[in-house]
Amino acid sequence: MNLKQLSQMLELSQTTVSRALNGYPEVNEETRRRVVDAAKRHGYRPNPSARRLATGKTGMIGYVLPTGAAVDIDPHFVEFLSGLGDYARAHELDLVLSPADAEEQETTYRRIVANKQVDAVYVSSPRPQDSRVALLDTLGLPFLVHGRSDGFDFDYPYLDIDNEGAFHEATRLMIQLGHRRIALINGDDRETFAIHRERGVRRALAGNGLALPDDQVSSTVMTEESGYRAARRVLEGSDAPTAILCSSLIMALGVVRAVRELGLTIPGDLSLVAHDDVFSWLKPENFSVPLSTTRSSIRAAGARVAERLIARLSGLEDGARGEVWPVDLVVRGSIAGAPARA
Amino acid sequence: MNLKQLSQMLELSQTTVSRALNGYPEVNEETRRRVVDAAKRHGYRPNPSARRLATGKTGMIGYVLPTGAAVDIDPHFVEFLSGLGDYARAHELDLVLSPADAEEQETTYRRIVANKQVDAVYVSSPRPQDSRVALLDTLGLPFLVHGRSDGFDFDYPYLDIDNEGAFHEATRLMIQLGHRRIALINGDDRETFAIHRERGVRRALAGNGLALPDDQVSSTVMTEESGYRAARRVLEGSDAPTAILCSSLIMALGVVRAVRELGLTIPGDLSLVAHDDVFSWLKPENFSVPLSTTRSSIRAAGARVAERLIARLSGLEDGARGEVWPVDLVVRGSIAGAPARA
DNA sequence: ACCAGCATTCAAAGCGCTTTGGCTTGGCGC
DNA sequence: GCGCCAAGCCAAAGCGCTTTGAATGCTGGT
Repeated sequence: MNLKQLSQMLELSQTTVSRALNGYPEVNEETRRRVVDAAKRHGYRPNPSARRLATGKTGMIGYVLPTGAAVDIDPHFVEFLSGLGDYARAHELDLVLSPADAEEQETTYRRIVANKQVDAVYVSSPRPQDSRVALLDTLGLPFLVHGRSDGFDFDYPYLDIDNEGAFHEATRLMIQLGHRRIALINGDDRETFAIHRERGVRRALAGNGLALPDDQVSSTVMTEESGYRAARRVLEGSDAPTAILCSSLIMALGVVRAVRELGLTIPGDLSLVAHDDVFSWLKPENFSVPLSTTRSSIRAAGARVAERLIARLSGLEDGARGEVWPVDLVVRGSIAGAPARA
Repeated sequence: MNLKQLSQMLELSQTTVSRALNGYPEVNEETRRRVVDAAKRHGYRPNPSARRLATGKTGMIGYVLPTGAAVDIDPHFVEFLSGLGDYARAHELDLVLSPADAEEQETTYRRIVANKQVDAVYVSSPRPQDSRVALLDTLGLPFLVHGRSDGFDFDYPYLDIDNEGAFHEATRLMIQLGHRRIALINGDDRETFAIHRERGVRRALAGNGLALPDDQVSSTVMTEESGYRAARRVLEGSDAPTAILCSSLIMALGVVRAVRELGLTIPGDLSLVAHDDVFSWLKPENFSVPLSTTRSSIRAAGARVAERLIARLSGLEDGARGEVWPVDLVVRGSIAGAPARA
């Protein structure tokens, strides 16, 4: 059933039927009712391809997926997606994943825009002065950043968590517990979140006359293995830390393994705090010693991103509002007062 | 630049230009060259929306994403996606994720078909007689199943790994090492892969006059926590197993935790084998005791699914070919001969 | 009685591509 | 010299929707 048939059936023009269905005001309410009613009865659904050609609107949001043999999609992505999908579902909003060479995403963004493939996109894992943000800004495609990209002289809409605040707070707690030598096992420091976390740590330390020596911070891809390596390195160093802050639960697994191998104990010899994005398949309370965490549901963020994106598309949100979520600090068994200096 | 402009520029009809570009035979080779050349020079790209309306082809493949507050997307999904995306990228093929209520996916599939939103879909985590497979078959939308759905009287195309063979082999090895009491910590046994794995274990045991008591198998969602719980349960039982087969690395983490808590050792008291889908962020060789695994890259499967889907769309593959990959059995330190009976 | 103005409705023109059905050629066989 | 056929091109008709510009019928003001 298409518009033509429906309009003939109602003995109305396609114009009127189309307008009635799309809520235009210049249609008699009585007529509108008839139309809406008939449409429902006959299960009429406007053909999206046709609508798309006519309007340029697709009813889809996009995401450029960085790929490549050496590129691993972050497992956080899937959790984010759960939230996004969960919200988008209610709006029959689909998500288009456009795979792109991780090193050359610009072409893909341009293609998406030129082809009008989506109404908006979201961007994740941004870096300072992220080229994607700049590009999207000039291309004029509506977008929302999950995270933040510092260093622009224009505003853009984003949703981020207070990474700096979270790590500042966690560090402050460590200091109050008497820790003086604190190490940071962070994510890739080309990304903003890692930079913010490090900044939070440094600020808290500086506020207490302490510093974060370069050899006490590691910034790498967030795998179990790199967590392990970083932990071994600092713990076997001459001035081993008594507390470690860690950017992910997965890395924390590696840290725990290193600690165990070295015959140390948590929290006796080492206090450990990690950031928890909230996975159902790995929970901090289930670590051999329950892990203290800075916690923020990345899934909730996904849902919120979908919500805001939809709001933008329907004109309910405009401007370039940045939204920053506070982060919980959840204390569990993995932290304790600093051990007496050996 | 659109077709009309391009054809005027070339002083040819739109028909001819269109045909030249799409490789139709009734065009003079000389003319075709001119056209192709001009198109490239002016960067002409056919408008996908228009083409889509005219042909019904979208150049996209779809995936119905089950969502819901209680639904967790499997972290395996992201790894699969890496492979899929990596392959699809070269073909400028996008992936459309249509979120659906996990309990009510049929509506979404129907919508996708009615709206001609994608050219094909893939289905994952199939169950026996999976309703999605039956539905797609009747709807006539090209599809490919990642995994298998047993119990149909018709054939359909799929790509699966030899789950039964893998677990059969692993079990056989355990038996040869003298193990007699073997437990299985499996995934949700409503899904085919879990059923096949259990079958593999039972077959190997039966082949040696052994059995798999019901209380030695657990079939749950694959989280660290459920791995832990299942392991505690069997290990604290009256007839504790000396070997455990586990369906995922993440569950294996929980198993290892349970073993440690109980003061047991691997492989001294317990041999452990787990299935490894190959993640970059958690590797079996990095377990405190390197984990023996049945290994199959889910990422490679993603790439292959993309490859086959593309082949089907371009008519290079037809029929309902099922493809089953063998699984590696990788022996590491976590297995040993069965301990002398206590 | 006449006209501006509003509320409704409509025919037709896109949107940019593919595809059907025909219309020229020029070369060939006879 | 004529008919036929294949090669090569084209005009125009979709695909199914939105939107422009215009027409119609009424109402109220003068």
